[in-house]
Amino acid sequence: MSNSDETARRAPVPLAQCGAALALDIVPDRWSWLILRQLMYSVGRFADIQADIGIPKSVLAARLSALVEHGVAERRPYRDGTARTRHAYVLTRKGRDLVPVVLALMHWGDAHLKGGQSALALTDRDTGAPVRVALTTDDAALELRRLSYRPIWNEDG
Amino acid sequence: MSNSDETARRAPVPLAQCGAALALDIVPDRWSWLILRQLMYSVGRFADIQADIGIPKSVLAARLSALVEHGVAERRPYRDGTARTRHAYVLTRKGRDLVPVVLALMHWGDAHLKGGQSALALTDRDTGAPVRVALTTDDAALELRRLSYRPIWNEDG
DNA sequence: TCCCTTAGGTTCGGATCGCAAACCCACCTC
DNA sequence: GAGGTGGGTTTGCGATCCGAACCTAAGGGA
Repeated sequence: MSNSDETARRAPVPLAQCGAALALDIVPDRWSWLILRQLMYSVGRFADIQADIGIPKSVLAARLSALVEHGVAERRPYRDGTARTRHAYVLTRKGRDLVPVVLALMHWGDAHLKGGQSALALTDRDTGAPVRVALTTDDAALELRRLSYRPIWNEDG
Repeated sequence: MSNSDETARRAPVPLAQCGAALALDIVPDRWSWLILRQLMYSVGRFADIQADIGIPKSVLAARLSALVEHGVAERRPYRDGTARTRHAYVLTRKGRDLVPVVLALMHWGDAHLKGGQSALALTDRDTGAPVRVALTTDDAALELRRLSYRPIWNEDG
């Protein structure tokens, strides 16, 4: 990003009006992002999230209730066959709209920390074309519901 | 994101191979993201970053050296006219590639926490068309250097 | 009926981290 | 050589995070 390439003394937008700064009050730390990642993959049960990312229970409980509080996720009762009622956390619309941010972060990590080796292929559900999160014009943007993903198997797993 | 809309028990990609998880080791907290925001805007001097986002000096020093350590930013001596040599932190290529992530986060915050009121207009430097960070096919993605921004003035600033 | 199991948390010290304020020092100007 | 300024480091304390232990409500079985 460059308007003039010189050193600026102040950001053009004050922090209090910056969407990114406000967003960081809702997803402030590593654990929150990792929880979002799990919810993105529809891993919504408390114990499953915990097992997958190794978060302490007390922290998970606190983060999940904050995400619910902020309207990013909701706690939904659900039944799997004959078993008793269970609960799963699922993303709301607001939460689903955060998915591109997670994918952008993943793309960066794959490109710069894994030598370009992605572990997940993203495609357009309708056309099968590969997609990613990038700078684009409005008319070339795909709706989230057209996104499909498939894990890529590689040897060091 | 949905492949099947049922509840999954595990993420399709283990954490150790997830680019997002690796990225979160480099940008783990709120302050790191806010510092990146400043660097994105070319606000690179220690005291300026500190004044703009209100971060404690000790934390800023620690975060900046971590970002340099990870190759996201570099410390560059620079001269402004007759004054003594100063230092500014500037994004490396690796760091510039994180800009879309910050913009995606900003977009989400503007849309969901500010009622759609953006404080920054992003345009294609070549065509003037409005741009944003979104899901798209590779061929419709714009290179970062084509990005231009302009702050939007609004009444509650 | 009473007990056992499991999901989904809550509570509790101890270790770590963040914060503000004080201090430091090299460089530059007067 | 006295003072100012940029760019930090140190210090002490309060807030968070952590792992382990504990708790509770809902089924199921004897």
